[in-house]
Amino acid sequence: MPREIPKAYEPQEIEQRWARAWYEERLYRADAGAPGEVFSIVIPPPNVTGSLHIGHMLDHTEIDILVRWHRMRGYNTLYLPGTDHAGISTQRVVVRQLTEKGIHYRGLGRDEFEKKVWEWKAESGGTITRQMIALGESCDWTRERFTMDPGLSRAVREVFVRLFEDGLIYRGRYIVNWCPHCLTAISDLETVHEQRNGKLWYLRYPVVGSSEHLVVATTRPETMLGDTGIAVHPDDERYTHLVGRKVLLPLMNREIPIVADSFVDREFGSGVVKLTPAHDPNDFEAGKRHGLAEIDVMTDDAKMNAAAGKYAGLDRFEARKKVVEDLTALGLVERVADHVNAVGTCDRCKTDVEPRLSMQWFVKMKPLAEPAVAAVESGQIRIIPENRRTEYFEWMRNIRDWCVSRQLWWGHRIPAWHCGDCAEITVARETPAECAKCGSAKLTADPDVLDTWFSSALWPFSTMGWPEQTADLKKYYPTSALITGYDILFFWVARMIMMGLKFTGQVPFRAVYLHSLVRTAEGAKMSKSKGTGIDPIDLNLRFGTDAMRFVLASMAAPGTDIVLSEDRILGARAFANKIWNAARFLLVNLEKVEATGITLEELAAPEIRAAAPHRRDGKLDLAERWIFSRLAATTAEVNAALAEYRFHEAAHVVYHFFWGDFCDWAIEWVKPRLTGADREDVVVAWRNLFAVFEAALRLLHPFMPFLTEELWHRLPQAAGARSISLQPFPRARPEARDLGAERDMALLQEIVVAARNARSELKLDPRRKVAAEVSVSAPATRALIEANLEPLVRLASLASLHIAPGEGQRLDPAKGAVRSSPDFEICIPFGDAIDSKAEIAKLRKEKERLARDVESKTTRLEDAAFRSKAPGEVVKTMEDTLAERRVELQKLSERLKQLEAAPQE
RNA sequence: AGGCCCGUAGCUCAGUUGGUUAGAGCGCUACCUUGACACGGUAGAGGUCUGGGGUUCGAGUCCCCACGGGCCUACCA
Repeated sequence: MPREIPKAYEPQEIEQRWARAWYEERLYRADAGAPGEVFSIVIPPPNVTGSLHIGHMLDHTEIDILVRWHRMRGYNTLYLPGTDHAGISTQRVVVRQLTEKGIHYRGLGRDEFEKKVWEWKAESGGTITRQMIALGESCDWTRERFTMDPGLSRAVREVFVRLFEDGLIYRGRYIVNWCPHCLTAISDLETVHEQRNGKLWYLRYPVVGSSEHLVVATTRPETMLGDTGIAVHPDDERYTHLVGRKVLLPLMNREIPIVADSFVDREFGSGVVKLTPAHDPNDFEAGKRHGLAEIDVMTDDAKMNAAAGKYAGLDRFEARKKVVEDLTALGLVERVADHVNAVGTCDRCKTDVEPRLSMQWFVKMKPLAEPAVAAVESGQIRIIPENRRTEYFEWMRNIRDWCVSRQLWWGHRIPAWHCGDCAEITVARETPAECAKCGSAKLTADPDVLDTWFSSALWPFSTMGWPEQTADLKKYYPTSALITGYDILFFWVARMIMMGLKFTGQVPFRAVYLHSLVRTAEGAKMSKSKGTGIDPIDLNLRFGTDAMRFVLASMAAPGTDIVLSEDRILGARAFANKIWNAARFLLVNLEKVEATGITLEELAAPEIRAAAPHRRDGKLDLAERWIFSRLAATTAEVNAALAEYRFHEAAHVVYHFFWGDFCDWAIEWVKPRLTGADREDVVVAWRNLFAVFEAALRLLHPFMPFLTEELWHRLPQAAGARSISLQPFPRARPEARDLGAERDMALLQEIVVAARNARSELKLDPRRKVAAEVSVSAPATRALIEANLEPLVRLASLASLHIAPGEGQRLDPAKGAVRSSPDFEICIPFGDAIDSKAEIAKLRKEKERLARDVESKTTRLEDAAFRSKAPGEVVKTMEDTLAERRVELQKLSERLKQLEAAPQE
């Protein structure tokens, strides 16, 4: 490794180099035969047509942090990547491509089209996986899966057939959500409801054999062409006399019955509902109850068909206009009101969904949902954050059957064959030669494919080779956790749980962590179509992937959405740069040491680092005891935070340790020793510093893999050392905790800060070193200061620090600015210009604050109820604190009095 | 309609079981180009936790109400 190290961290080249190396060396290949406790995660499969967006970046950052953390802690770790085949999206992409070449896909035929899709996949379907590789995600790329792979396809067929055999799959004519643009049925979940300002038309239908009219209210007048009845509430006295009679459907001149049905809301509109069983789910149900005809008045692309009479050929929205016009001309529109309603739109293409009667395949969900509810209730699966459980239960308990057939050419073909002779359906794992019922060979394969999510639901086990009992399945299933966005809870989390339980008898994962959404600076949901999405690749290039990972992790508080701003990213980039420069400090200073004949290998070889902390004459310097203690504490905190998916907390403690403890204090404290004259001390100081630094890199590695890998390799390593990611995570060594050292160090830091503060208030020239005086309240503090005089003087920019004799001595506020604590007082002598006014103002403010605090505590402690009811510990703490504060207040008041009495300048 | 979440420093957000003087990052102010780092250093200003009521010895934290914002589910035409 080159000793030259640039002044600022430039991530681009470094990230590229390591990403490639990790991938090419297959560094993260899992070994199902290896021992060890297992940690496994399957990626929530991204859409194969997609490219990485900021939501993936967050998701994958969290996954990769957990994966790297576990791997370093010795778990047998698997992170399995892959993509799903995204039926509708992919078909659309390829159809468009063909159209651009002047080819109509229907003309190609199904087989030929499928070939084209595979060609497209080979060429362009790898965007997101390439991006993941570039991001350095520690996946096992040898196990990459795709939902249309032969193995996974086999799992899909197996599941379909078994569900069918268990009576959980049926086929029938029902109202489904139909997308007239994608030309397929879609499920309820793929139908997104949107609030619209629409109209409510009140239409007059003449009652046959009477001069009366019945007024119906509708939001979709064009569907009246398919009306086959109208309904009123059975108890609605306004209309009881008309039940059983007929109305003459205007425009169509069709007589349709008036029926009574309690589903009608008397309060809404006129209390009369037109019934269009082929275009509305409620009407469909009502139609069944009353034996009404089902007249489909539209084509599959939502134009009016022959059943719509003279409106045939019109688009549904044109037809609406025309129908209203014609009815108006006939005087049959009583009135029009504004009306807000929820319109279903296609999740993929945003076209208004048409509820449409058609023959589809469905999965019965209730029997699958029950065990899935139980698994979460019993805690076999943990959902984090917990409040999402409510949503899960709510949805699961009201679950509706799942329409799984799609009228597409790209996807898993439904394994069903229709007999040309007896019309029976044969469902089978392998293409049957003859009809299961009549033996006829006139079989036609069902044209439909399955919903993409059907295969996604099997992902946790289909990727591991199920239905074979493979070594992977035995070792890595159930997986440890599923990390995904809360918006996807029902799409696959719930379905994976149902399918996992049904087909493996086990939960698919032991925990579900649902992270938040990344929002724009305005707090809006990012949207590709609105152009408000952030391209993470672009940000990674500009600021570094590590910085992006870190900022996402540090903002990823469970249950809170992330508002990403450039300022925050800059902060993370600065952190990366800080670490880089800490390394730079070590490496450039080392040259000076090497000049004396000490080698880097002697100071920082792996076995040397492993033997830390190193002692001098059996003793360890206070600052060293302290930093090793902080390291152990920080490690414990990181472990605890990550175990609970508290990424933001983990990121925060690492940040504070590295910057606040290590850079600000540990390095500063030790500086002179590193180039001192005492050879043995130099060696010990360096060894300890390197040991802490290297451990800190490992601590940080899950969050910032590239930077830490690069710096780790710049340290001397054993021959053949491959990667920091394969090194053990720091241990939380309780024996390294040294509360005494932490307390002592805190006291010394307090002295330094007090001195700096006094200097700053006095507006002393920062370069001017002054002789300061300190007094102590206890002999131990004196010893502590004496033992650490050099760093104290240096870090507080003093010329000297004189320790006043005895204990509890008050320093003279006339001589300089005095700062105090219960343990010490320090006096920084006034400079040439004495600004006693500022000093007085400062002290007054401080006094007020203290006085307020003393007063409130006094009141609390005088309260008999508090003393009797609060825990003794709390009372005791408050008493101690109050005593200290009183002394402080007393000191402060005296100082203030003296200053105020002195002549003002 | 039902359910969930949020409202804490100028901004974006932490604050696990209620318990000392409520934290961070960025921004801001002053000073510092000190030989790791100006993507830096040092010091500092700045919130009484949306409002009201309640429980409690004690509430940012628990309960109720109001206001403001967001999200999800739902077949009211």
